Amino acid sequence: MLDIKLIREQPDHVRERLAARGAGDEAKISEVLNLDDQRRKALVEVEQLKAERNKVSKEIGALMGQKKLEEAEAKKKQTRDIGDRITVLDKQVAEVEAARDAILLRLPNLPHTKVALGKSAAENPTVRTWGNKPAFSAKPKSHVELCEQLKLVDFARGAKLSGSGFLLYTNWGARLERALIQFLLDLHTTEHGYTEVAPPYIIGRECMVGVGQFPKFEDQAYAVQEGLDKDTMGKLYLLPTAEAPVANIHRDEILKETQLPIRYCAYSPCFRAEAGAAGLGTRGMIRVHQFDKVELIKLVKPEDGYAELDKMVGNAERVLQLLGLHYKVIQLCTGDMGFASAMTFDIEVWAPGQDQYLEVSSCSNCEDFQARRMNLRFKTEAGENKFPHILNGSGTALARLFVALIETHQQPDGSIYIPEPLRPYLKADKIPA
RNA sequence: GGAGAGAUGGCUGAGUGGCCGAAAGCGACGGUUUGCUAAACCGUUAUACGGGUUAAACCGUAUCGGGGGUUCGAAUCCCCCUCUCUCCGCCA
Repeated sequence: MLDIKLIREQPDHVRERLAARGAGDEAKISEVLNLDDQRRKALVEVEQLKAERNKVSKEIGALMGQKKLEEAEAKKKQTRDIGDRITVLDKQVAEVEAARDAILLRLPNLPHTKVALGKSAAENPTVRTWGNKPAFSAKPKSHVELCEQLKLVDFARGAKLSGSGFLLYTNWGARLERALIQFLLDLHTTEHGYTEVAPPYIIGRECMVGVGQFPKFEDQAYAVQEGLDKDTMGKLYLLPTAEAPVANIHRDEILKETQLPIRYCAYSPCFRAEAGAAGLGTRGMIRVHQFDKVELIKLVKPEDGYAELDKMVGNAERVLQLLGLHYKVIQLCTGDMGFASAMTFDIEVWAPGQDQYLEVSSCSNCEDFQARRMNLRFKTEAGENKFPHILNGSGTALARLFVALIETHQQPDGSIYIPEPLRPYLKADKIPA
């Protein structure tokens, strides 16, 4: 959520930054200002009335104590009217405030001024690349072909169980998935300084609002109903990413400055309705309704936000380096960034069988946008309460990593080469043909 | 799912209609004393919103799990919800 004070004090700056996203949100600022102005005017009035009522009520108390009952009764009558007007004005304030906040909750974060201007993914600048596209003597196979030949994933039966977009990993496929999860968690906890947490997979609505998924993207989530009780709908959701629960761990808290930075990593499956992505577009594992992911979350002091973002990107890159996978890091331009983010770097790994790069990580600094929504603050040494920067990044998404790994390391004999760092986890140096 | 108990400031815990934004203790912070440490003593110690100010000072409003009600006035009375604990049932 944007700071209402910032909107009040620098409306043109806010409009300009929103306009950079190219979604037309800057048009809503006038209405926010108008509602905010109405709210404050009504608030001043109602607070004056309340002050008056409090004053008279105290006098009544004093009179009652002195047994001057008649005078007390007279004053009671006087304040009854004030009470009625307060009720009306209170309601008015609440309504205007709700209207204002409904807009504020749907306004995206302001892009950092250093983010490249652009309209779409086509304008995302590449920051760097690592490694090279591997050479193959024959045309490399797609992961779909490899999975079927090596029986790593049973696509047909996955769909039988849960519909299209759901995967049934089998045998070496299941073991590889599990090995990757373990490898990633160990890497981030033992080498990158993250504290592992294991969050619930079904999460409350507030978590979704806190990270900015809701209210704007409610159509993308799987909602959960408890048994046959339809009243429970709208309360719990399958998590779309571990970011949602983990970033909310300290919601409504005031942390001590010395607690920062907090760095969490978490494995979770991720559930995405992908509404509007008809047929998911791609065959195989690239766009599915459920996938595994190891997520990185940081809560840091504002002045450390961007240094920590760079480190986080580096932590995700390390995964691909250890697995010997070629990738590039791109910065998302203003028009391509996510709702809550002020700056985002994506890591795209090369998938030879697809002849394309796949997004396996997206690292963002949301600055204080999410902290504000979830009322998460820290107290500085000077005793001031401030909102921390909240960062999230994939470290990394699994299904696509799986794809890149088997497509990159497929061997002429039909087996899959397993990179050294992963072998202790899979307890094998290759997946046999 | 059934029965009961509870939720108060950083923590413990008092408070059953006005003198309560809230006793007391602990902790923390500042100071005095002190060879050092400890102890003792004094003081300070929530948050948000709004007004005000160059900025402060200052003023007001709200907040005792959340929401609603009664009342001139609610931490306190009534209703609903959430969560925690204990016992029973069921269960991986």
